Amino acid sequence: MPSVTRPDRRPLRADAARNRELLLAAAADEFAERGIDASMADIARRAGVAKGTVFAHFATKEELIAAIVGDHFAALTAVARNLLDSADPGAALLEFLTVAAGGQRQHDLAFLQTVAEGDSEVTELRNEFHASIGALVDRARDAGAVRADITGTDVLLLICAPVHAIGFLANPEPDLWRRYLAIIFDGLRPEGANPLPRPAPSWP
Amino acid sequence: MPSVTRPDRRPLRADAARNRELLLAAAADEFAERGIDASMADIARRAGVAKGTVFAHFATKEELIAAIVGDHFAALTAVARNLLDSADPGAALLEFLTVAAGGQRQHDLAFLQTVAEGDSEVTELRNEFHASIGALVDRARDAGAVRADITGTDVLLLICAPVHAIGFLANPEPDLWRRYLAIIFDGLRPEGANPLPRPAPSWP
DNA sequence: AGTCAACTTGACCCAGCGGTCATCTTACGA
DNA sequence: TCGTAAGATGACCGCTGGGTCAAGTTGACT
Repeated sequence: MPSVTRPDRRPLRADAARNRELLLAAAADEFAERGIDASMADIARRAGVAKGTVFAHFATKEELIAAIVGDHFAALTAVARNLLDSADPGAALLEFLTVAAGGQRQHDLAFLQTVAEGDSEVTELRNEFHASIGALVDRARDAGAVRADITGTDVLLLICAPVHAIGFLANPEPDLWRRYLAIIFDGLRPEGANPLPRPAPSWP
Repeated sequence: MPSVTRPDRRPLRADAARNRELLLAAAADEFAERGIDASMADIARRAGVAKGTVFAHFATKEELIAAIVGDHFAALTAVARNLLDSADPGAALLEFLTVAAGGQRQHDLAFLQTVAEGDSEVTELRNEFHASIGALVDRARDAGAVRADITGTDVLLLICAPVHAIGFLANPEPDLWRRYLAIIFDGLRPEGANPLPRPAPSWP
């Protein structure tokens, strides 16, 4: 559970800082279990604080989601940057996707990202995330580990696919997503790749 | 827009039958645009009927969703069965996936399926759908068009992935999903396939 | 210890949702 | 053309969920 910083803000009082962490953790759990339907009241209960405290920290539900998504992006950006030093660029990309998918839970977190779209800080973190994936993909492509017509944006869009796929099953084995990650990753391999029917999208 | 039948029920009066069609079409549009948040009132307005009429046809929101999902499964089952005669089993599977993905809209319809899980008629249709995909995949595998370790269930779980992937983009080109379908389909090709880390799931 | 701003609390508000039903309208067989 | 059962209507209900706020509590600094 990464400690969350609030850039350029006066430091919080000790109890407030603790509650903020509890809230973010409880919210992440609740969203993972119940999807977007998780209520602010349930999150408060899970964190062991009153409902009003949630809104003292996050003015709206959107703001709370933005904080979670921002943390998520920041953490994955750090992972991607660390893997840039790896000796095997193909394995590094696969490792990154494994960490990214493994960090999601029962519900995939894609929907949270779309809710947080308006937040400028999240946009900033998302752009850094995008760039760090791009670097990872470029290295893998240069090494011939993935097909030439794949971009970082493609990989970004496919991150949630493995977890999303197993969402249809009522009680999936917890790491069944690895199977679908492997299939999708095999879709990126260069051997005998078929040309793609549409050009890569630009972002945003 | 496939005409919807209601098996073993007394035929509807002309106006009621028409309204039922209007409602199903309006609901499909509304769910496609707004996801699960589409409200019964909005669906009624879009169909040009009063709110009470919606509940006269579908006792609950779940029942309405089940009707939509059931239609969807039935239509795709018919497509899959037609393609079983195709001369090229690999192309037939790709064609099926293209039709299945193309039939979805802005929001992927995966979430509707999970809501409709309790309905026994939908379960029946889903099982037929599953079986028809299985037959398509078996033929493709026998022909060497897809890797040996892929099952019909795998393909079923991956149907929504291409549309889901482009959901991150604010204004995706309408058929960008074809790019991600091509990548995922390439993940199924036999040439140089890497062994999959987890066994195929059973269903359900 | 005393002070006070920072923080927490939970009762409260209200909009919007799914769902109901008494009443009105209409398709259709005779 | 008419009688009537099937269907349409929209005001209404209870509830849930996001969000507010005046009053109470507490961490931190002197």
